[in-house]
Amino acid sequence: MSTLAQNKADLERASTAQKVADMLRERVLLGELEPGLRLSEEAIGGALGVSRNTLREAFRLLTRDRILVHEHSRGVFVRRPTADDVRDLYAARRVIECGALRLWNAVGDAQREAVRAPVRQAVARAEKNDFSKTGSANIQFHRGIVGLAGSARLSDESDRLLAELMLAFRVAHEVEAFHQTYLPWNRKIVELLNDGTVEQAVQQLDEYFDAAEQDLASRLLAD
Amino acid sequence: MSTLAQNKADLERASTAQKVADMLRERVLLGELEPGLRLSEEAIGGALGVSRNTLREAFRLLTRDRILVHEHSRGVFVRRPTADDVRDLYAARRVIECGALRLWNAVGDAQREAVRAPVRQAVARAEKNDFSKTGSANIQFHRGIVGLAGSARLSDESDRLLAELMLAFRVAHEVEAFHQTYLPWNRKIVELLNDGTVEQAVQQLDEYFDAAEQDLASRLLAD
DNA sequence: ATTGTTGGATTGTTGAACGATTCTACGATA
DNA sequence: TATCGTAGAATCGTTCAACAATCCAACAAT
Repeated sequence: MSTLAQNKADLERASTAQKVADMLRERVLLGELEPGLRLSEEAIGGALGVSRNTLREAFRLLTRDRILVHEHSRGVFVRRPTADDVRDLYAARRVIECGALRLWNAVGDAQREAVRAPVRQAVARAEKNDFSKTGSANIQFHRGIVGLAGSARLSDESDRLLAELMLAFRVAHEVEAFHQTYLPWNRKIVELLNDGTVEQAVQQLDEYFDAAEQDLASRLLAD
Repeated sequence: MSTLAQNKADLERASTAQKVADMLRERVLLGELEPGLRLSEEAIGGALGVSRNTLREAFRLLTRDRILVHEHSRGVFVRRPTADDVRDLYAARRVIECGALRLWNAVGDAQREAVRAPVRQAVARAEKNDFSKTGSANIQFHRGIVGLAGSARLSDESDRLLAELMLAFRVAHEVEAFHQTYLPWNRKIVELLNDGTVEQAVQQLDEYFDAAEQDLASRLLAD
């Protein structure tokens, strides 16, 4: 934990714009700033004590992360994913995660453990009727899968997709209940992986995506 | 082509920062701005006639696209990919493109044609000893493959990976000669696809990546 | 109900300013 | 000679104020 590479990150302190962007991202993903909400430069900048220029830099960062959308001369808004967005999102996730999962037998055990552990924890908690962190456990599971590919770039993009999906859940008013539904699926996938039947696990993951996409898309259309 | 949705894109003309970013991106990818070069805010801003604030917004955009790297209080530089970057890049491409290619039988013929056409054109030109556009044909081939997934987000990320790879070629002094080498491979892949042996095509693509990565990484290490 | 019109509010962009950080060159010291 | 430290220049980070361009909401006219 105390390598020089670690310390380097501390030294390279974030710029103000970066810090503002991080804070806003958190606010949005926590649901304090609803999808569709317009973020006034003056209001936010005043509240945070940063200049308009710096704030605009932060907005650009979040726009590129698809957290915000930028409309020319109208301002920036918290992204409000549509059913079409959800389709696109899941098409991307399907390719990335199914592709990464197929590498199961080619990677080291540490990487495999990053897939198993979140499910194990979620199961343990669920048996005690503690569903507090099932959401983040589900996300960790999928992050673990993408991590099998061993590409930081792919993991970063996956994080962006996941964040955007968070917003879609928010729009569908399905933040808490959602993740719990799919724990059995994750469990089954890990079982199949441990059995060495990777292709079956991939197929299971694919079905998971089908179900999740259907569920979410239908809720968005009803909106 | 003349739908209202199309016109909308024209109306929403890019901001100055966006236009500056587009111009700089082109300059970098054309090789007019070498990897490693530092881009002075004052020099570039003065030459382009935009203010520092606007220019900095453009820099942020390109930084997020991994065209530039930003070092705190030191400025922005044209990205100079390392051998490690190349490994990461190909790990990502392998997952994305192999995953997308496996969807061959699930997509419409227009999408399949976007994969075949670039290879057909490149072959036709090569027979006339015209190697002028083999580079972009190769890129179009891979863009076509990613397009099979039907996700704009995935295609965008793929474009970023490809652009970054362009920079790596540039560092390796291998811009022109590179693409030609792999035309036979692309041809073979299309043949296998047309034969209906998708899995074999995927395997062939995987080997293509192996060879390309090896080639490029070794040239970068020698640098 | 639809279509101008008109202020008022907000964004887009600029230019200047100044503290903070980095770089460069030049000596000082061993 | 090589290393170290330091002053000064150059550049970045951030803020502020200003103004033009654009959008919006309310109202008037048809």
